[in-house]
Amino acid sequence: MDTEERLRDILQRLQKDGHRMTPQRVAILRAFLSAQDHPTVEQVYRRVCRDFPMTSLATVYKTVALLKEMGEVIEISGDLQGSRYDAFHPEPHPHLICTRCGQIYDGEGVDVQPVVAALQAQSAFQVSTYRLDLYGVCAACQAQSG
Amino acid sequence: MDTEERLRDILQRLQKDGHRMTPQRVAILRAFLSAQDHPTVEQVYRRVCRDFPMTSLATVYKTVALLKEMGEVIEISGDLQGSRYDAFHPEPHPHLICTRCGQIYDGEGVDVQPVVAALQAQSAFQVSTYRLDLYGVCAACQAQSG
DNA sequence: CTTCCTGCAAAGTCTTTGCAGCACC
DNA sequence: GGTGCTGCAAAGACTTTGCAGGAAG
Repeated sequence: MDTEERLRDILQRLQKDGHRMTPQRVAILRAFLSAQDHPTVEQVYRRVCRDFPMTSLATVYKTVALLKEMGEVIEISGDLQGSRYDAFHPEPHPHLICTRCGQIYDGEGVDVQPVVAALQAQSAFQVSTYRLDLYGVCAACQAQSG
Repeated sequence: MDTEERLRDILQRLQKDGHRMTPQRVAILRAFLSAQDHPTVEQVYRRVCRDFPMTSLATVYKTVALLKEMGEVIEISGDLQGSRYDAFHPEPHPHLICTRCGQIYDGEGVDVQPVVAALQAQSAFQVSTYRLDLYGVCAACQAQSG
């Protein structure tokens, strides 16, 4: 499903729940859905402002809350300079966080489910989601300075 | 190594680095080292105050920073009501976070290293640490309300 | 028209910082 | 005694909230 298709789907679901479709909301949704770089709220806000200057940070926050509720965005890493969000792959998956440049990459090709399942079995927890973040230095930063 | 032994070891290392050993610091260290429940800074502060009322929150924060630097404490879950800390098992390990009662349990008996290693290999990252948090409902809360 | 949404500003939380005086070494 | 530490209070970063006016349905 591409970004525009998802956008239409989400807007439809919002309407069904009695929510409205304002230009700000659409712009914010589009910015989130198309962002592949795990942006902060601040970053989304700035992107939206480029195309649609009449938007406030508060509205972006309110929209994130909505998207989180709908499961269309996940929050990752509550660390430096604010939480970051992933609406591009809203299913839980590993992230690789570069402590040098702050960039966040998606961890791909490794199945985490077995570990999650094992922990769940061991603990009698009813696990609903997980977060796996690896911290380190990305290839680019390694090349730059050893 | 038990708590008191670790305490002595840490104090020794602090002194070697030109740091001092004040009653507050010792009390805070002891509270952190003996806490098995992943407390917040606020909780540690309250515990220290019981035995040693002349302590400020700022000092607890400063001491956490010191302990983090020394690798004697790890920060887990920057979620609701402040970061929580684990000085009892300061090596990275999975945590099971109950979204109902807020309790944090240690995930035991499952080796996460292979997954971390696989992700590291795949990504050309130089991974230094990781964080694996599972969110769900603990056994106690399940029993309580389905 | 009604209800939800927006934007502003204020408040709230958690954490950090500046600084004067005190206490460890 | 010198330097680091403490406690206070203020500042800071991020996020949430209250509210009046405006807009979607």
